[in-house]
Amino acid sequence: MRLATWNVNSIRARVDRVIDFLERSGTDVLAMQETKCKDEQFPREAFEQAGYEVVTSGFSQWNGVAIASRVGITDVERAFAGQPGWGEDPVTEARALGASCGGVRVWSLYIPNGREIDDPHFDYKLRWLEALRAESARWLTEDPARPVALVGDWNVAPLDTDVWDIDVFAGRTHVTPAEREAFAAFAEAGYTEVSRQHLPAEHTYTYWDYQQLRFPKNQGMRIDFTWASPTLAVRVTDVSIERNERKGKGASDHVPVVLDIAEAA
DNA sequence: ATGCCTGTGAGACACAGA
Repeated sequence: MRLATWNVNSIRARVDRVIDFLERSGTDVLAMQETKCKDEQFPREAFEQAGYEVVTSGFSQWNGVAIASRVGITDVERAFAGQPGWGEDPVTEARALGASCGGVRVWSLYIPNGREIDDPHFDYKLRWLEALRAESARWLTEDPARPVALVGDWNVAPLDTDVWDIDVFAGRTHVTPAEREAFAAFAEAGYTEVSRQHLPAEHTYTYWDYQQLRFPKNQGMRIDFTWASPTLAVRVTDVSIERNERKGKGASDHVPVVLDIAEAA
C-alpha cells in the first residue's frame, strides 16, 4: 500500500494538481491538511471519478483535513478523544481526521501553527500535541499490535538541520525546546518517525515559503512527518519526499511525503 | 528556469500561514 500525506493549502485551488499526483504516484491513501473549505465545498466528485472515496472535516475556510482512499474508508472520526479546542468557549477545530484504510488506522493531522511564542496559540499548540500524544499512547496500550499512522503537518522542525538557517529562527516557533519535546514524546509513546528513518539526510525539506524565492534558494523546513506504531513501522519499506510537486504555477507550499507499506505478515 | 506570496471571504483589505 502506498500512503501519502500532503498539506495542500486549499483543495479547491489545487484539486487538479492533487488528482494528477494521485494518478502519477500510484498513491492508495492520501491524507490532506489545510483543505480550507467546508465539507459541502470539498470537490469530492474529482476524487470519486479518479476512483477514490473521500472523507472530509471542514468547518470554515480555516484548517480542514481530509482522507482519500481507493482501498476503503471506514470508522471515521472527526476529532480524537480529548482534542483541545480553541478559545474561551473552546471550539474543536478541523485538525484531526481518523479513518481505517486498507487495514491501517490513518490520522490526518494539522497541528496548530503557534504563531508567536508569546501568543495564546503557542500554548494551544503545546496542549494539542500533548493531548494527541496521550490519546495515541492509549491506543497502543489497548492494542499494541494496532497499525496506526499519525501523518500530517506537525509544524515542528525537530532538528536544527530541519531549517535552512537555525539563526533565522531564534526566538520563533517551530524550533523551541518545548515544541521539540512535545514532538519527541511520540517516540516515548511507542511510535517511530519513519520518514527520518528512511530519509536521514540533513536539510531535506517538505515546505518552502512562497515569499523571497525560498524554493529556488532551497530555503525550506522539514515539518511534515509520520509517526508509525510498532507493527506498522516495520512494514514501511520506503519513504519519499516529492520535491518536484513544489515546482511550477499553482503549487502548494508543502510537498507530499509518500510511504510504501508492505502487506501485513 | 524551481523565480521575488498565496488563499480565503468580501467586494477594501484583513487574516492566516511559518
